[in-house]
Amino acid sequence: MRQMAERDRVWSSERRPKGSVLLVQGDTSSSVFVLESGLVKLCYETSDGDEWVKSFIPDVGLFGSRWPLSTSQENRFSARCLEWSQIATLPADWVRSKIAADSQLQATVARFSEWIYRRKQSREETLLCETAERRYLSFLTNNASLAKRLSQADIARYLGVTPIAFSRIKERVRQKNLT
Amino acid sequence: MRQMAERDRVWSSERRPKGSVLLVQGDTSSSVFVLESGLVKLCYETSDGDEWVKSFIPDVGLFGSRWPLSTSQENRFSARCLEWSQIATLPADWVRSKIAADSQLQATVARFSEWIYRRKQSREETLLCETAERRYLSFLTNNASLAKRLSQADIARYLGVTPIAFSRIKERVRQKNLT
DNA sequence: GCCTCTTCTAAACCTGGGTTCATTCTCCAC
DNA sequence: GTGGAGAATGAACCCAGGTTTAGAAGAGGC
Repeated sequence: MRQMAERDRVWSSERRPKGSVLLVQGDTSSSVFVLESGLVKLCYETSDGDEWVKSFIPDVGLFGSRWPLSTSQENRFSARCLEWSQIATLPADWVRSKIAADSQLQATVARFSEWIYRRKQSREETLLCETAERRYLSFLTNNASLAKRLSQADIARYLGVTPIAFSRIKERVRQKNLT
Repeated sequence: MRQMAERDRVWSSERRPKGSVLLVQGDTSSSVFVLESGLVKLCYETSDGDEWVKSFIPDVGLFGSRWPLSTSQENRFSARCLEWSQIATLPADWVRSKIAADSQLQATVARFSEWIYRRKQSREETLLCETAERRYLSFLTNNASLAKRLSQADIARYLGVTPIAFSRIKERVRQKNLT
């Protein structure tokens, strides 16, 4: 029961509408978010008003603007709901202290860190080595169901091109598949 | 003294010439490398023979093809010396067991993981959001001394363009600075 | 010194993607 | 149903970067 009391005191799980903003790039607020259902995008906003999608988090996931151990800085990216989403918000300090006190949790965090590191590395590789068309094709094969839930503009900004260029790429691929 | 004996048994620190290969993408060998002096590049090799530079490690650093905890897979990238380098090679299994047995070491690894994760994130951001010219300029300001030790081709492949395009970018920047 | 190998730059041409403006499509609200 | 707003596509134009080939400039080796 004391467990439940603490859960209620520090957590707050809310249902948030499509479009609601969870993190704003440049802010110094510090929370860890647990996505329980829905769809969230993490994105960078450039000084000239463009937006580029860092990653999508579908269905369930864990994200925050900074890493648990990291010294306080400003958020490097923004986060916003792309669908109605159920999201729990945890204070970063509280999470940090929980992790510090629990060696088993530390091991879990280490595994999670490694998983996410490998994903980042693979993203780096595709952005550095592959053309937009190839990135599109592998995104489709690896994330077929996710792609259906996303707007063309969001997919485009994830691939690193404008929505118009993305439309052309799709047309090109369509032509190739006909022959 | 027992410490020293083990060090001699499992480590091997060697002086390696420019051009020598430390890691080959696709291999399954598993080592952790400690760069004590010199300069190393980590790079991806694509199926059509192109090479793209993942990162440079100047002077001192730590790298391996996979992460200590990771399950055995093949190397995702290659590594090669760009200058004469002094490099210690440690068996990944041995490193892994050392870390598992030492909670203080675990904390150090966690900090290192976070540091490297933040670097990856910042690289992702530049590759996704910035033009090659902007990437060149910020690389210059942040790595002025390193840039002098690198060939144009290696810088170009790090920025994500061909050496020829890089030469044009430099020319463009030169023109702008004159006015 | 000279010769060779490598690196870097130059020029010409082509393609992919950005930009702008206009048009179609689709989904809702009413 | 109709009207309207946002999303997606189409067309025209420009520029950055890839490709190829050639030439200039360094860096060793002798």
